[in-house]
Amino acid sequence: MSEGNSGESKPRAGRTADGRRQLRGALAVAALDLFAAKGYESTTVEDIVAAVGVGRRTFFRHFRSKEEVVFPDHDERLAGVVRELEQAGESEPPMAVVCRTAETVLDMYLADPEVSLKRFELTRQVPSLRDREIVSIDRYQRVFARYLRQRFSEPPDAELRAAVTAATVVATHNHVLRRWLKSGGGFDARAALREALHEVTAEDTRVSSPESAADTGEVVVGVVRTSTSVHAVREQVERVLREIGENDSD
Amino acid sequence: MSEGNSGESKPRAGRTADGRRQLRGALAVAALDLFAAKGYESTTVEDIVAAVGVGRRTFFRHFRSKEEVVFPDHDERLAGVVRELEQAGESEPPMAVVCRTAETVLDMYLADPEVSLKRFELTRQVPSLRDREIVSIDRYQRVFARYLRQRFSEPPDAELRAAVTAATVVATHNHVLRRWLKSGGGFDARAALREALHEVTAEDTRVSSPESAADTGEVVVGVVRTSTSVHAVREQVERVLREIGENDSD
DNA sequence: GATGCTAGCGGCACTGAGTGCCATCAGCAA
DNA sequence: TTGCTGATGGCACTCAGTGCCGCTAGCATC
Repeated sequence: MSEGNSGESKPRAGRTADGRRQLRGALAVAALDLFAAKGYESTTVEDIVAAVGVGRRTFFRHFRSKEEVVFPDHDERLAGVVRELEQAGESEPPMAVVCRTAETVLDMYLADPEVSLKRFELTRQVPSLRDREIVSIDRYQRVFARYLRQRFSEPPDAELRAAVTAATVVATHNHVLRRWLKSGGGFDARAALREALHEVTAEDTRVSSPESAADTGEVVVGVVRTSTSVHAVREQVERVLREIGENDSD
Repeated sequence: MSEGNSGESKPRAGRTADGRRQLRGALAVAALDLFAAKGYESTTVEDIVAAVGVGRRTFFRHFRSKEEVVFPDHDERLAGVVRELEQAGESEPPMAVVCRTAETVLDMYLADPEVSLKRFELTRQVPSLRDREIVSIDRYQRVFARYLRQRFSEPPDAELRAAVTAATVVATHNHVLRRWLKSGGGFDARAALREALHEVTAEDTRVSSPESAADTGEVVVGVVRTSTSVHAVREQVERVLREIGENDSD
């Protein structure tokens, strides 16, 4: 395995843009193979470029760091998420947009289970890669929060609600993804995410005042402490229903 | 400022355990000063140890990395959080424990505003430090989630609920902390966090069925779609109130 | 007060990631 | 053929982090 890598003989790397992508892919594959064989820490960039047959300097022209070779398309994916959020119309409820986008992110993992599982195994064993993953997840969360902040721009709590909602959606996504990865990709994660998001976001799509709830046609959630008496609860609920009735055509 | 650091002349570093802590502190202070003056990237470990007057090797005996000198007590703090969670009794509602612990974490920042603000400025400007901060925040979230998973161990969704709840609490904490830091430490963050947690966790402590809600004495949240008619809403609410009334002493 | 033990310290050498610089060469157009 | 451009290769360099060894301050023991 010292010279002449698997399969094609590569007399010289092509200088075309397509050759560049191929080389990038070859580097990523070789890196993952070596990481799996020798371990991440014990594999030097020198080893990787030797396996592909290119110079060390070239590696860092394709990847900003040794860690990035494990997540070669994270930037691209994040950009895709930003695009999807930007292209969403004003008519669609913000929550629906974010949930849909979260499903898109999940799909990215589901699209190539083999690679996803390999990466998962690596990130579980290598602390620095785990940290890297955490950071990139946080990027998604920030993007979600930023989007929701724009869309929520009504009450003074918009920022808090956006942050919490983004955290909720991302945590739910991660939970489902993690279960899927741990199971070795053996169940319908897409459906599971959809269900979980439905369950979880039902709490968060609440609006503070019943009036705006009736206006937006969203979901209204009445919150009461059970320590208060049933009479008091009934009185509160009656008042809310009266207020809703004033704005409702029915 | 090339030799003889501020204040005490240090003829030779003491070998005692107390001297060790003093040296650690001196290194941290010198590092933060240099980072503020020259920038993080432009400051080498060599510079830091030169300012204190110790060897380069000594720095890495006190801090695992150059980044860690910015967050010298994160491990300690996390351990404190774990301890606080472990010491919480079974009688206290899990949510209350987590919220209380989140307030403890906030207090750690509020305890030394000067240092917190200095760190904030650094983490805002230096990407690698920002990443580090994100990772350490995630550690808190994981600890919270683990605790809640144990306490929630009833329904099949315990894991999801624990993850989402932890994410919610942490996001709320971060939101308040961030506002406090951005304001330069100019308002009562403790009260703000308490209020925000109250507002935010009210949604998450919901229980699925009204019966169990009445039993636990927690909070019950009724969810209705405003697209349904007011009559239907009223009917639903009346039924819930009846069910609660059967278990309520009032 | 001399002796030995231990814990930190200093320094040296080394690995390896990441960068700047420059020469080189493939590909393409004129 | 000539010139331009973009990707590469290689070299040298900085700097974080580690292993190793010798040293010494502090402390206990005799």
